[in-house]
Amino acid sequence: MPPAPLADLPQTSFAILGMLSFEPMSGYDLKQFADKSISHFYWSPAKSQIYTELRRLKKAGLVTEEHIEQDARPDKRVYALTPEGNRRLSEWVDSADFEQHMFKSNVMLRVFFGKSANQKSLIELLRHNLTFEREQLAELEAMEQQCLASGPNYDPTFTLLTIRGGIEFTKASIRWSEESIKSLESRV
Amino acid sequence: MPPAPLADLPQTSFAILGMLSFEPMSGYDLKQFADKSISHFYWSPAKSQIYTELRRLKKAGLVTEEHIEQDARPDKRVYALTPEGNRRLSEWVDSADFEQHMFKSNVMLRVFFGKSANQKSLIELLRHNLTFEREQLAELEAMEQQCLASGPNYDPTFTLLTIRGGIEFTKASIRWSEESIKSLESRV
DNA sequence: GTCGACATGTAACCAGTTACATGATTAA
DNA sequence: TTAATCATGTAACTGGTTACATGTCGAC
Repeated sequence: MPPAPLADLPQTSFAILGMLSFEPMSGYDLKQFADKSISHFYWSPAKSQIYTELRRLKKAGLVTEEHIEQDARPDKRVYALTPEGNRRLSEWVDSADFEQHMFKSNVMLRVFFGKSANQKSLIELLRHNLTFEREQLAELEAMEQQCLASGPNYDPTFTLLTIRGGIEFTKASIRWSEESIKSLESRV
Repeated sequence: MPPAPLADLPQTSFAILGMLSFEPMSGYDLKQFADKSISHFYWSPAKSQIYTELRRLKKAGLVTEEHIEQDARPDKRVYALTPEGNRRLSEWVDSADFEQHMFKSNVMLRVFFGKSANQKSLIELLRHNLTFEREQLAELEAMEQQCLASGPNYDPTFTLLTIRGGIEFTKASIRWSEESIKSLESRV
């Protein structure tokens, strides 16, 4: 008898399994965690979706749910990976299929249609982008330092790699904005 | 009497209006065009969505539809911007609201969960990414040259800006992959 | 005679969002 | 007393995808 048919899960499920591999968490915790980590290079699901996803994972036997009563706070449900959940996670990370990243820039789209734009507001838009990205960069660099300063109890290797990825991309965006502003300003 | 309530359109509508601002096109043409242009920094809609979107735009009075009979080919419907469509497009490009780009990397997500991975396959994944991005870079650089070589009948400014954006981001991805591979290989 | 380009569309589906709903505790 | 944090969920909606459906022409 073959094992129950393993419906293949959407990426989001794996993102959640992955986060739970660090430590058991509630839906609420997962949302906080996602906002601070994977949102920087992936995306952060709406909380309603997290709860939905957790029910699905539980039903599929990939996580367990533990009801925890608290008195100073609302009760919570803490989810943890099952051995099968752990296996599925590794399998996914290890899998050979490669998926291209997706990059969707509203700013670039508007620049592409720059012919239909007022040049001044287009430059404004790019300046805005530049400011934003510089803040982003500062944030990421702070995260990097924090990561480097972390104790010996946890291995920062992978977190560091993703932070550095974020830094590279943010710098690229900064360079692009600067160049584009220059280019548009020098136009007649 | 106020003008008809202007339901605010999704981004995709503006992408289509923008493409039509270059020249009137059919749904089929739009798909080809999107694949070659905005897919590089935004995304390319499924054809079924383009046809749906065109109906919406027509209903909203932002494009006109012209039925063209062909004998060697199936008939087609060619869409063109109305003055109102053109106005809405400019308004959107010029608008002051800034939207952050979205970057969603499956590779980075998997690297982030690298603890759960076989180190070898993780490195494989990064190598794969590297190869892919190098091809991407070559393609973009070819596009850049082509753009620079274009005749005086059309202004390549904005297209060039987006291509150069693509080049910056792709280079960032290449640097990141190289660094990450090195970093993982040098681990014990 | 088969494949790819041309050309448009429908149907079924699902991923994901926002808004709504509830309610306790604690700090300003 | 007002707002933020903790905590979980439902309902309504839409954006977008894949698969299916149809049919001609020209090139190999």
